[in-house]
Amino acid sequence: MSTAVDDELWSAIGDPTRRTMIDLLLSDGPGTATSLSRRLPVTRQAVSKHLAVLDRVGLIHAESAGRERHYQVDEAQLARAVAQLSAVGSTWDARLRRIKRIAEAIERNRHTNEGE
Amino acid sequence: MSTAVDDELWSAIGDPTRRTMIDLLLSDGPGTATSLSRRLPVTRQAVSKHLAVLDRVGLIHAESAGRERHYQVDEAQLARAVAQLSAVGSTWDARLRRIKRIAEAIERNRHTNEGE
DNA sequence: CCTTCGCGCAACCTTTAGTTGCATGTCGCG
DNA sequence: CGCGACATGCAACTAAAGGTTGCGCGAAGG
Repeated sequence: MSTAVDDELWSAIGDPTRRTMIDLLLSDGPGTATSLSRRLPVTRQAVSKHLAVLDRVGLIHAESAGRERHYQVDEAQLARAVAQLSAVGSTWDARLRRIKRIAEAIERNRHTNEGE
Repeated sequence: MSTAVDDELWSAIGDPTRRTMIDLLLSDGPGTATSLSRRLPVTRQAVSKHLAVLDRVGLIHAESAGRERHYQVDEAQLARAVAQLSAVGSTWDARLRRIKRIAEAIERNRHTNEGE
């Protein structure tokens, strides 16, 4: 049901700091570890580690420019990730609906049998 | 952008073992720490800790029956959680689309100005 | 009765998110 | 050119979380 690749994606996106970083990179465009750390409640080094994680799973990619290292969201990969997440959501949603249908069926049955 | 409640939900659902547990509870109905641990690659104690986490954020709730403790998914809460997840997904999706639009607009502008 | 089974608690290990401190490389300016 | 300022990377350390083993206790059941 959940593959190793899935788990990597989830753990990458599951972290609140990493999610906020993706938000920032999307809203403000490419950024560096230092620029991101200025808008986050953690140090530059922590941000740097998160960038490494996101880079490793392919959600962002870096580009060196002089002494700076600019990171940018890989749109295609992020879109793929979003699809994976919503897939799990809809699986659960479908199961919830199915359970509800079964419950209602049992309920109906109970009612019709009460008269005997 | 991400509230503390959101983060609790994400960290609850972000763990692969917990996600599988929810899957099992949905597909097989209510279960105990022992019954779940038989279908998972971890020990009963690990499962027990995860159940405690899921219980604390309200995604499942327990019911004592003799020496057993049956856990069950709280459908309403899970539905709410799924909604939260897909909300983040659509936010990113919307931003990706907006960026793409802006990029296209710039591209168009560049082309019209090239003749001057 | 006494064995078995399910559970919770405690101690411990490992990984990961976070910190501080330091060394290195690049930019810009006198 | 030389030097200060700044961005980065690397290393060591701490804290929290997922996982394990081991133990003790209460409920079921032969």
